[in-house]
Amino acid sequence: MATIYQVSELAGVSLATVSRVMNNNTKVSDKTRAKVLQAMEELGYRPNAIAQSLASNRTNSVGVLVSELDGPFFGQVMEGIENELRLANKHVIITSGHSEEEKEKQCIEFLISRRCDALILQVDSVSDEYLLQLSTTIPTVLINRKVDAMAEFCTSLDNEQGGYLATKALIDKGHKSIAYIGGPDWKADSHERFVGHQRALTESGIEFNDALYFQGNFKETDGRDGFRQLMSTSIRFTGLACGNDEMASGAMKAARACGLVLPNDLSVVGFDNVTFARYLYPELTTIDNSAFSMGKTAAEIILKSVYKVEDIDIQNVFEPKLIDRNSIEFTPELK
Amino acid sequence: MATIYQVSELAGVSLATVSRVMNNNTKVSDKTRAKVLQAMEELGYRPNAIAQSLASNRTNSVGVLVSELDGPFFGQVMEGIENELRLANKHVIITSGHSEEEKEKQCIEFLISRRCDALILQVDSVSDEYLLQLSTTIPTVLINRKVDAMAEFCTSLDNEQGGYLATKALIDKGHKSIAYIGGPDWKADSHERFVGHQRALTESGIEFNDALYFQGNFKETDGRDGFRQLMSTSIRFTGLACGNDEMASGAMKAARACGLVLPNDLSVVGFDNVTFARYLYPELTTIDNSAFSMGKTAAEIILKSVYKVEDIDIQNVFEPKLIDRNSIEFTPELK
DNA sequence: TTGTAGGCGTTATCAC
DNA sequence: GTGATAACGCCTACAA
Repeated sequence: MATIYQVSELAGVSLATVSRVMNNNTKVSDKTRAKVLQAMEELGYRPNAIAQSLASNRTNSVGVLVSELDGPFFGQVMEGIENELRLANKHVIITSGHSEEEKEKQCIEFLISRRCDALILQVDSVSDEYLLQLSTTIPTVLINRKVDAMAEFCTSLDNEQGGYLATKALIDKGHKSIAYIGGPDWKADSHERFVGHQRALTESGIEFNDALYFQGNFKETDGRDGFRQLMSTSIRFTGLACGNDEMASGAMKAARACGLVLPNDLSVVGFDNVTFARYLYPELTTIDNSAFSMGKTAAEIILKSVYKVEDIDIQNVFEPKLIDRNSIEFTPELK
Repeated sequence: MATIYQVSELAGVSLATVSRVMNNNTKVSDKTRAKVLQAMEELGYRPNAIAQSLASNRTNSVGVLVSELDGPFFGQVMEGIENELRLANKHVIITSGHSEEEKEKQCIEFLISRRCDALILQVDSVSDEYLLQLSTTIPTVLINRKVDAMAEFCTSLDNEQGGYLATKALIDKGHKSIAYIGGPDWKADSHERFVGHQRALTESGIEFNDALYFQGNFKETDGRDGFRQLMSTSIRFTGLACGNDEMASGAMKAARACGLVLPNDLSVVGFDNVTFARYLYPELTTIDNSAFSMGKTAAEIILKSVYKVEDIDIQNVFEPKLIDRNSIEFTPELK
């Protein structure tokens, strides 16, 4: 593979000059530039990014760590990141930590030794303090997580508002007895969604009933288990809000298994607007989590703060919105 | 960030020795090794992968190009690749080409200039010749595609057999009038699936009827359109095989919209066993495409051929298998 | 077993 | 404008 040296020889100029035309840095006469370009063309020259990195102390790469590569959420985030970064000629190194603290830390070490210019992390296992400490070593932006001391480097959703909107959608269709299957309460996002749910209830004068609440772990099976548990009490409900779409899907299956017809007998609302939400039957009404936007924004934050690209407006917190599909029906008479 | 030089100073040895303990290369006395390790620890030394690459002419990175980052197929492939490679301490640089020839070529250029040690490509737009040519420049392995001249560097599924199995599953439940919604016939995989479909028919003495065939483009909307078109003819069918799961989903929705009850009035079988297949209603019976395995295998091929890892058995062609769920019912009497 | 020194392909700082 | 030349941080013969 041709090097800058061979190009300089063929063009009859010095190394430095070749380097200059590559980087459009200092002014180079048009004539010289043409000669160099010509030589590059002839040799099929491709700059060696590695050597550039070593010399310039810039790798033009950003490391990404996500929990799962094949989760429905991740793909959208990734797409948002990659699109944005590629336009700026940066590249993405990707790892996944599977929500295990040790693995996550290992991945981060790995990315650092690769001399990434910055990190984009979507992690739950690692502590706020660790992240804060890390961010003093290398520019770090967080996906779907908010650490106050580094707020400008976080992207997140207003989960409380999302939880509110979801339940509100049910209430607006006349539902008064509404169950909730949530994620783990120690996770900030699921906790907030749950709080939003309660706010919607309160606002409409509906009393929160603990028997209508089930805490799951965001898996489809938790939706199923939650639904069964909810049904096992004597309290009837016509609406069901879920902490995410997976659990909604599980609950819907379980409901049908109980002989319910959806959405007539039970209205369901999810959260995240994951890709498969519109493949469900009935198509799931849910809350858009703007995964793509978060990925895009994370990339923009880095473009702006690390690569000094101007004219970028950053929006750190996203407003959830209701994606209205077919899983909510007007409430039937309570039987 | 500490360099090898500082480590050598603190440890009171030479650069070379430090380098040696890092690479476990030549023998180093235990005493020296301990001193060096100690010094590294103290300084929080992290090897600079960039400098290592430049010096050793090895980046330990493999470039991956896929069509879409957020497709349901991709995540699994990616997970297979990353898992395998990370264990070997290689890393993954990722790009997406969106099925546009120009973009795909750009991505490849990009990965090459990044001096990846090898490439893993999942592409349709680019020609066999181009890939063949490319593989003379850099080790290249193909996902879900077979180019004869580089067969050992391809991973693929026996699509014909898959198409056969899908339709066979329908036939086994008594269906005799079976429609087919396929992908574009110029794509090798969808063509083969279609051929398999026809083989199953022929084998059972069922004549292929062109009016029961619709050619789509693998999108959900094509499934919908295909179903409508199929219904618009006067020929009735009780079974429907689709070229992929997306189209199956579209067709199922369209069928319900026509008032059919699934799977009683219509049995459907998909292809790919995409993540959301089990979220569909009824849960989709389909053909497993072993996306994860293909990714894993692609990584193994590279580990073996580029990084000289021993003891790896490679299986280039995967056998499809039926994932039996709930979307196929025994045939009703033809009305 | 350990040290010396040249090289990997660029960038960047000087001079001219 | 252009050309030497010293970094950048590490690897690897070759010597010792």
